[in-house]
Amino acid sequence: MTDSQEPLIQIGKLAKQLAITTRTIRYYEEIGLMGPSKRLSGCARSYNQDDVLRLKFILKLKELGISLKEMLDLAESFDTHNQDFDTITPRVLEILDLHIGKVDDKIAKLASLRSVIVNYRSRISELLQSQSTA
Amino acid sequence: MTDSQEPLIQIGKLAKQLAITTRTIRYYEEIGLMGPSKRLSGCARSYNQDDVLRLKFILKLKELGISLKEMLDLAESFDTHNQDFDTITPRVLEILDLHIGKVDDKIAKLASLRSVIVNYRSRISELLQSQSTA
DNA sequence: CATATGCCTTCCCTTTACGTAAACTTACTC
DNA sequence: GAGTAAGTTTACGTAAAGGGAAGGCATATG
Ligand SMILES: [Zn+2]
Ligand SMILES: [Zn+2]
Ligand SMILES: [Zn+2]
Ligand SMILES: [Zn+2]
Repeated sequence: MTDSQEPLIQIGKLAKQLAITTRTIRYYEEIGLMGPSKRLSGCARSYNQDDVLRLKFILKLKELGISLKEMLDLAESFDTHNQDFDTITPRVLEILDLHIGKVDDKIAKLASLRSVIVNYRSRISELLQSQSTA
Repeated sequence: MTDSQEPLIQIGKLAKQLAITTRTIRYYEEIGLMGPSKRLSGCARSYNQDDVLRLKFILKLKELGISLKEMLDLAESFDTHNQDFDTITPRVLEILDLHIGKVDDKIAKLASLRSVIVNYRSRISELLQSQSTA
Protein backbone atom coordinates (compact mmCIF):
# COMPACT_ATOMS: atom_id res chain seq x y z
CA MET A 1 0.00 0.00 0.00
CA THR A 2 2.59 2.49 1.06
CA ASP A 3 4.72 2.59 -1.98
CA SER A 4 5.36 5.93 -3.58
CA GLN A 5 4.10 9.17 -2.04
CA GLU A 6 3.88 8.32 1.62
CA PRO A 7 4.98 10.27 4.64
CA LEU A 8 8.57 9.60 5.63
CA ILE A 9 9.75 9.85 9.20
CA GLN A 10 13.26 10.30 10.55
CA ILE A 11 15.01 8.18 13.11
CA GLY A 12 14.80 10.54 16.07
CA LYS A 13 11.10 11.05 15.73
CA LEU A 14 10.47 7.36 15.23
CA ALA A 15 12.49 6.48 18.30
CA LYS A 16 10.62 8.96 20.44
CA GLN A 17 7.32 7.72 19.09
CA LEU A 18 8.11 4.14 20.10
CA ALA A 19 9.89 5.09 23.32
CA ILE A 20 13.19 3.52 22.32
CA THR A 21 16.57 5.02 21.43
CA THR A 22 17.97 5.72 18.00
CA ARG A 23 20.80 3.39 18.91
CA THR A 24 18.32 0.54 19.18
CA ILE A 25 16.93 1.22 15.72
CA ARG A 26 20.39 1.40 14.20
CA TYR A 27 21.31 -1.77 16.03
CA TYR A 28 18.37 -3.64 14.56
CA GLU A 29 19.49 -2.48 11.15
CA GLU A 30 23.06 -3.49 11.96
CA ILE A 31 22.10 -7.08 12.69
CA GLY A 32 19.78 -7.25 9.73
CA LEU A 33 16.46 -7.16 11.51
CA MET A 34 15.37 -3.91 9.90
CA GLY A 35 16.91 -4.05 6.45
CA PRO A 36 18.98 -1.19 4.99
CA SER A 37 17.00 2.00 5.46
CA LYS A 38 16.48 4.49 2.68
CA ARG A 39 18.43 7.67 3.12
CA LEU A 40 17.51 11.29 2.59
CA SER A 41 19.79 13.80 0.91
CA GLY A 42 22.03 14.26 3.89
CA CYS A 43 22.43 10.52 4.46
CA ALA A 44 19.75 10.65 7.14
CA ARG A 45 17.68 7.48 7.56
CA SER A 46 14.02 7.69 6.64
CA TYR A 47 11.19 5.30 7.38
CA ASN A 48 7.88 4.71 5.70
CA GLN A 49 4.76 3.15 7.12
CA ASP A 50 5.86 -0.39 6.31
CA ASP A 51 9.09 0.14 8.17
CA VAL A 52 7.24 1.48 11.17
CA LEU A 53 4.93 -1.52 11.23
CA ARG A 54 7.88 -3.84 10.99
CA LEU A 55 9.63 -2.15 13.88
CA LYS A 56 6.46 -2.22 15.95
CA PHE A 57 6.17 -5.93 15.27
CA ILE A 58 9.74 -6.48 16.37
CA LEU A 59 9.10 -4.62 19.62
CA LYS A 60 5.96 -6.61 20.17
CA LEU A 61 7.77 -9.91 19.86
CA LYS A 62 10.59 -8.64 22.04
CA GLU A 63 8.06 -7.76 24.70
CA LEU A 64 6.94 -11.38 24.50
CA GLY A 65 10.43 -12.57 25.27
CA ILE A 66 11.52 -13.61 21.81
CA SER A 67 15.21 -12.99 21.21
CA LEU A 68 16.49 -10.92 18.31
CA LYS A 69 18.25 -13.97 16.98
CA GLU A 70 15.02 -15.91 16.97
CA MET A 71 13.43 -13.05 15.10
CA LEU A 72 16.10 -13.28 12.48
CA ASP A 73 14.94 -16.82 11.81
CA LEU A 74 11.50 -15.41 11.30
CA ALA A 75 12.75 -12.58 9.14
CA GLU A 76 10.46 -13.29 6.23
CA SER A 77 7.35 -12.99 8.34
CA PHE A 78 8.23 -9.39 9.15
CA ASP A 79 7.36 -8.19 5.71
CA THR A 80 4.04 -6.58 6.50
CA HIS A 81 3.63 -5.87 2.84
CA ASN A 82 3.50 -9.54 2.06
CA GLN A 83 0.01 -10.86 2.53
CA ASP A 84 0.81 -14.50 2.07
CA PHE A 85 -0.36 -15.57 5.51
CA ASP A 86 -0.76 -19.17 4.52
CA THR A 87 2.94 -19.75 4.37
CA ILE A 88 4.06 -17.25 6.95
CA THR A 89 2.01 -17.45 10.12
CA PRO A 90 2.35 -21.16 10.81
CA ARG A 91 5.99 -20.59 11.66
CA VAL A 92 5.10 -17.70 13.95
CA LEU A 93 2.57 -19.91 15.68
CA GLU A 94 5.23 -22.58 16.12
CA ILE A 95 7.59 -20.18 17.77
CA LEU A 96 4.90 -18.72 19.99
CA ASP A 97 3.92 -22.21 21.12
CA LEU A 98 7.52 -22.94 21.91
CA HIS A 99 7.67 -19.81 24.00
CA ILE A 100 4.50 -20.57 25.87
CA GLY A 101 6.12 -23.84 26.83
CA LYS A 102 9.25 -22.07 28.00
CA VAL A 103 7.26 -19.64 30.07
CA ASP A 104 5.34 -22.50 31.65
CA ASP A 105 8.62 -24.14 32.57
CA LYS A 106 9.90 -20.98 34.17
CA ILE A 107 6.71 -20.54 36.16
CA ALA A 108 6.89 -24.11 37.41
CA LYS A 109 10.51 -23.72 38.44
CA LEU A 110 9.83 -20.48 40.24
CA ALA A 111 6.92 -22.05 42.09
CA SER A 112 9.19 -24.86 43.18
CA LEU A 113 11.83 -22.35 44.17
CA ARG A 114 9.30 -20.50 46.23
CA SER A 115 8.44 -23.56 48.25
CA VAL A 116 12.12 -24.33 48.76
CA ILE A 117 12.68 -20.87 50.15
CA VAL A 118 9.56 -21.03 52.28
CA ASN A 119 10.63 -24.40 53.69
CA TYR A 120 14.07 -23.11 54.42
CA ARG A 121 12.57 -20.08 56.07
CA SER A 122 10.35 -22.09 58.36
CA ARG A 123 13.17 -24.41 59.34
CA ILE A 124 15.21 -21.43 60.42
CA SER A 125 12.23 -19.84 62.09
CA GLU A 126 11.66 -22.97 64.14
CA LEU A 127 15.25 -23.02 65.27
CA LEU A 128 14.88 -19.44 66.36
CA GLN A 129 11.76 -20.33 68.36
CA SER A 130 13.31 -23.24 70.19
CA GLN A 131 16.32 -21.09 70.89
CA SER A 132 14.40 -18.26 72.54
CA THR A 133 12.21 -20.57 74.62
CA ALA A 134 15.16 -22.62 75.86
CA MET B 1 29.80 -32.12 62.85
CA THR B 2 32.32 -32.41 60.11
CA ASP B 3 35.25 -30.82 61.83
CA SER B 4 38.46 -32.78 62.14
CA GLN B 5 38.78 -36.25 60.66
CA GLU B 6 36.38 -36.09 57.77
CA PRO B 7 36.88 -37.27 54.24
CA LEU B 8 38.35 -34.59 52.00
CA ILE B 9 37.65 -34.51 48.31
CA GLN B 10 39.58 -32.77 45.55
CA ILE B 11 38.23 -30.42 42.96
CA GLY B 12 38.22 -32.75 39.96
CA LYS B 13 36.34 -35.46 41.75
CA LEU B 14 33.87 -32.99 43.21
CA ALA B 15 33.23 -31.48 39.81
CA LYS B 16 32.60 -34.85 38.22
CA GLN B 17 30.35 -35.83 41.08
CA LEU B 18 28.15 -32.77 40.57
CA ALA B 19 28.42 -32.79 36.79
CA ILE B 20 30.01 -29.36 36.57
CA THR B 21 33.51 -28.20 35.59
CA THR B 22 36.39 -27.33 37.88
CA ARG B 23 36.31 -23.89 36.34
CA THR B 24 32.84 -23.38 37.74
CA ILE B 25 33.94 -24.31 41.25
CA ARG B 26 36.96 -22.00 41.09
CA TYR B 27 34.76 -19.28 39.70
CA TYR B 28 32.37 -19.57 42.62
CA GLU B 29 35.33 -19.22 44.93
CA GLU B 30 36.63 -16.30 42.90
CA ILE B 31 33.44 -14.29 43.35
CA GLY B 32 33.17 -15.24 46.99
CA LEU B 33 30.31 -17.68 46.80
CA MET B 34 32.36 -20.60 48.04
CA GLY B 35 34.83 -19.05 50.47
CA PRO B 36 38.56 -19.68 50.28
CA SER B 37 39.06 -23.40 50.09
CA LYS B 38 41.54 -25.25 52.28
CA ARG B 39 44.57 -26.47 50.46
CA LEU B 40 46.45 -29.74 50.61
CA SER B 41 50.21 -29.93 50.69
CA GLY B 42 50.66 -29.23 47.01
CA CYS B 43 48.31 -26.23 47.01
CA ALA B 44 45.49 -28.41 45.74
CA ARG B 45 42.01 -27.39 46.89
CA SER B 46 40.18 -29.78 49.18
CA TYR B 47 36.56 -29.89 50.21
CA ASN B 48 34.83 -31.35 53.23
CA GLN B 49 31.22 -32.34 53.62
CA ASP B 50 30.10 -28.84 54.57
CA ASP B 51 31.67 -27.44 51.43
CA VAL B 52 29.97 -30.06 49.33
CA LEU B 53 26.60 -29.26 50.87
CA ARG B 54 27.15 -25.59 50.28
CA LEU B 55 28.00 -26.17 46.63
CA LYS B 56 25.00 -28.42 46.17
CA PHE B 57 22.79 -25.74 47.62
CA ILE B 58 24.25 -23.18 45.24
CA LEU B 59 23.55 -25.46 42.28
CA LYS B 60 20.04 -26.03 43.53
CA LEU B 61 19.32 -22.34 43.66
CA LYS B 62 20.96 -21.81 40.28
CA GLU B 63 18.79 -24.50 38.79
CA LEU B 64 15.82 -22.59 40.09
CA GLY B 65 16.89 -19.40 38.40
CA ILE B 66 18.59 -17.45 41.16
CA SER B 67 21.55 -15.47 39.90
CA LEU B 68 24.98 -15.77 41.48
CA LYS B 69 24.76 -12.14 42.48
CA GLU B 70 21.52 -12.78 44.30
CA MET B 71 23.15 -15.70 46.05
CA LEU B 72 25.87 -13.42 47.28
CA ASP B 73 23.18 -11.47 49.11
CA LEU B 74 22.21 -14.70 50.78
CA ALA B 75 25.81 -15.67 51.45
CA GLU B 76 25.52 -15.97 55.20
CA SER B 77 22.68 -18.41 54.94
CA PHE B 78 24.94 -20.78 53.05
CA ASP B 79 26.96 -21.56 56.13
CA THR B 80 25.46 -24.91 56.99
CA HIS B 81 27.76 -25.21 59.95
CA ASN B 82 27.24 -21.99 61.86
CA GLN B 83 24.92 -22.50 64.81
CA ASP B 84 24.80 -18.94 66.08
CA PHE B 85 21.20 -18.50 65.09
CA ASP B 86 20.44 -15.77 67.58
CA THR B 87 22.41 -13.18 65.73
CA ILE B 88 22.31 -14.58 62.27
CA THR B 89 18.87 -15.90 61.47
CA PRO B 90 16.83 -12.72 61.91
CA ARG B 91 18.76 -11.21 59.03
CA VAL B 92 18.47 -14.35 57.00
CA LEU B 93 14.73 -14.37 57.56
CA GLU B 94 14.57 -10.80 56.34
CA ILE B 95 16.50 -11.64 53.21
CA LEU B 96 14.45 -14.74 52.56
CA ASP B 97 11.21 -12.81 52.91
CA LEU B 98 12.52 -10.27 50.47
CA HIS B 99 13.34 -13.01 48.01
CA ILE B 100 9.99 -14.69 48.41
CA GLY B 101 8.49 -11.36 47.42
CA LYS B 102 10.76 -11.12 44.41
CA VAL B 103 9.86 -14.62 43.34
CA ASP B 104 6.18 -13.83 43.67
CA ASP B 105 6.69 -10.82 41.45
CA LYS B 106 8.47 -12.87 38.84
CA ILE B 107 5.74 -15.46 38.88
CA ALA B 108 3.08 -12.81 38.45
CA LYS B 109 4.95 -11.21 35.57
CA LEU B 110 5.45 -14.50 33.82
CA ALA B 111 1.80 -15.39 34.25
CA SER B 112 0.78 -12.11 32.69
CA LEU B 113 3.30 -12.58 29.91
CA ARG B 114 1.85 -15.96 29.24
CA SER B 115 -1.63 -14.64 28.70
CA VAL B 116 -0.32 -11.92 26.43
CA ILE B 117 1.41 -14.51 24.28
CA VAL B 118 -1.65 -16.72 24.22
CA ASN B 119 -3.85 -13.82 23.16
CA TYR B 120 -1.48 -12.83 20.45
CA ARG B 121 -1.29 -16.39 19.29
CA SER B 122 -5.04 -16.72 18.95
CA ARG B 123 -5.31 -13.45 17.03
CA ILE B 124 -2.80 -14.72 14.49
CA SER B 125 -4.49 -18.07 14.40
CA GLU B 126 -7.79 -16.40 13.57
CA LEU B 127 -6.18 -14.54 10.69
CA LEU B 128 -4.97 -17.84 9.36
CA GLN B 129 -8.45 -19.34 9.65
CA SER B 130 -10.23 -16.54 7.84
CA GLN B 131 -7.57 -16.66 5.18
CA SER B 132 -7.93 -20.33 4.42
CA THR B 133 -11.73 -20.25 4.35
CA ALA B 134 -11.85 -17.23 2.03
C1' DC C 1 28.17 34.45 11.62
C1' DA C 2 27.54 31.61 15.66
C1' DT C 3 25.08 28.48 17.96
C1' DA C 4 22.05 24.69 18.42
C1' DT C 5 19.92 20.51 16.88
C1' DG C 6 19.83 16.29 14.55
C1' DC C 7 22.03 13.01 12.03
C1' DC C 8 26.12 10.23 10.63
C1' DT C 9 29.97 6.53 11.58
C1' DT C 10 33.36 4.22 14.40
C1' DC C 11 34.73 2.21 18.46
C1' DC C 12 35.15 0.82 23.01
C1' DC C 13 32.30 -0.41 27.38
C1' DT C 14 28.95 -3.20 30.12
C1' DT C 15 26.98 -7.54 32.42
C1' DT C 16 26.76 -12.85 33.43
C1' DA C 17 28.74 -17.17 33.89
C1' DC C 18 31.83 -19.30 32.70
C1' DG C 19 35.25 -21.50 28.29
C1' DT C 20 39.70 -21.98 26.95
C1' DA C 21 44.45 -21.78 26.50
C1' DA C 22 49.35 -20.93 28.33
C1' DA C 23 52.79 -21.94 31.25
C1' DC C 24 54.05 -24.38 35.50
C1' DT C 25 54.02 -27.71 39.88
C1' DT C 26 53.21 -31.91 42.08
C1' DA C 27 52.35 -36.73 42.23
C1' DC C 28 52.15 -41.48 40.59
C1' DT C 29 53.89 -45.03 37.74
C1' DC C 30 56.64 -47.74 34.53
C1' DG D 1 63.97 -40.41 34.66
C1' DA D 2 60.28 -39.85 31.33
C1' DG D 3 55.47 -39.77 30.80
C1' DT D 4 50.86 -39.05 32.30
C1' DA D 5 47.31 -37.09 35.09
C1' DA D 6 45.66 -33.68 38.08
C1' DG D 7 46.33 -29.63 40.15
C1' DT D 8 47.69 -24.28 40.05
C1' DT D 9 47.41 -19.02 38.39
C1' DT D 10 46.76 -15.42 34.98
C1' DA D 11 44.28 -13.73 31.55
C1' DC D 12 41.88 -13.17 27.28
C1' DG D 13 37.40 -14.66 24.75
C1' DT D 14 32.22 -15.17 24.33
C1' DA D 15 27.08 -14.02 23.74
C1' DA D 16 23.04 -10.33 24.06
C1' DA D 17 21.44 -6.04 23.54
C1' DG D 18 22.48 -2.21 23.34
C1' DG D 19 25.00 2.46 26.11
C1' DG D 20 27.74 6.30 25.44
C1' DA D 21 31.37 9.20 23.76
C1' DA D 22 34.31 11.18 19.95
C1' DG D 23 34.53 13.64 15.81
C1' DG D 24 32.29 15.27 11.67
C1' DC D 25 28.29 16.97 8.26
C1' DA D 26 23.90 19.50 7.45
C1' DT D 27 20.22 22.56 8.47
C1' DA D 28 17.54 26.19 10.98
C1' DT D 29 17.53 30.44 13.35
C1' DG D 30 18.61 34.70 15.94
ZN1 LIG E 1 3.18 -0.52 1.33
ZN1 LIG F 1 13.11 -18.17 22.73
ZN1 LIG G 1 30.95 -29.64 60.03
ZN1 LIG H 1 15.86 -13.29 44.29
